Amino acid sequence: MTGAVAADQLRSIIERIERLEEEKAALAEDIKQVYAEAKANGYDVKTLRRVVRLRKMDSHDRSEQEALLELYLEALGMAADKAMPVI
Amino acid sequence: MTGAVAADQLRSIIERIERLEEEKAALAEDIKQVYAEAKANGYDVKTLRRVVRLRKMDSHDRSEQEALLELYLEALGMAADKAMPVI
Amino acid sequence: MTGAVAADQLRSIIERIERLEEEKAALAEDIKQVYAEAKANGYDVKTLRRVVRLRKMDSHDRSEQEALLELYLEALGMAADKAMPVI
Amino acid sequence: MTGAVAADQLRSIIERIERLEEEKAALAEDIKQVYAEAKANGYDVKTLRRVVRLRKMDSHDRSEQEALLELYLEALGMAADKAMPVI
DNA sequence: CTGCCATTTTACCGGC
DNA sequence: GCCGGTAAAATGGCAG
Repeated sequence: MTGAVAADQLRSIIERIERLEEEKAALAEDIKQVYAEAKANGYDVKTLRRVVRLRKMDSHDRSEQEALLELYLEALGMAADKAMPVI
Repeated sequence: MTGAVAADQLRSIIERIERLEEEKAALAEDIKQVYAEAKANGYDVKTLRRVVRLRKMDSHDRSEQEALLELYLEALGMAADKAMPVI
Repeated sequence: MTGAVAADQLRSIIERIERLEEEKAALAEDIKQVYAEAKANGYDVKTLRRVVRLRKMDSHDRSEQEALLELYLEALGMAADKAMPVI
Repeated sequence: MTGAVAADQLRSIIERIERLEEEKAALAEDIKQVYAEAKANGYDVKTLRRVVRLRKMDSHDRSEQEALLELYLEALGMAADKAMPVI
């Protein structure tokens, strides 16, 4: 691997990554747009995000997290309030 | 307000702010330490953070958030899973 | 938006977001592949990541110094007058 | 840590965190006061914030360029040899 | 498995 | 009082 060859290869790697990251950033921008549009239609963005997250998470994980939270709250003498969602 | 006087005043303002922000950053660091120590003692940091947040939030807010989430989930035909805490 | 949520509209929003996030995840996967390939060619992945990060920062804060001077002038309520030693 | 949580220890952790967060919030309040006072003296708050931010960034990425060059050399798997045009 | 880094989410603050 | 954008916090992911 001579210096010149390595430099070309390095440049290629960096540029491929930067290209892909640009595309990724563009998609992130699109997603923001969808949320903004939803907000304009009266939806609550924070809750929408929670919905998306919940759909991604399986119910097993949810139950585990919730059980642990209840354990801590009980130890603190705080009633496990019904209005305490995992996400 | 001559230039020189204003410059002195500006410098003073900036420096006061930077000083306060340093102190604030130090406290943030302390908090991180406490969490790290708790983790070393076997606590789940993520859940601890949720507990702190819940204690800060009044139950009115919690209920509102939870009601909205359930509304969305029902609209999507997703059962309101018990294991879905607000935070 | 109280009462009934327009289920179809909500579902459409959620699905658009999920679709975009899938595409984004695919790109993230591609990026990982490039790094993995680079690693196979003997590059140090951590260093490559730092290079990418620095290049991004670098393109952001080009000519930061001059910007800062102008900001001082603005903060002093002065037009940017070149012949004036401010700070 | 399954089963019973040491309630006293847990409570101690939570309270330490809450105490530190109170102090942090107090500092945030102080900072706001300084900005408010500056504003009363005719300064533009937004610009002041930008000054503070730029000064922070600036102190971070001093000599970023040189760091980047060294990183390229590392990425190429070369010792930092001054007499070598890399990229 | 642990720590770090990046991303993502939340909260804040000033302006309108 | 909302909205936009900016900073802080939190979560997740990846490498070692």
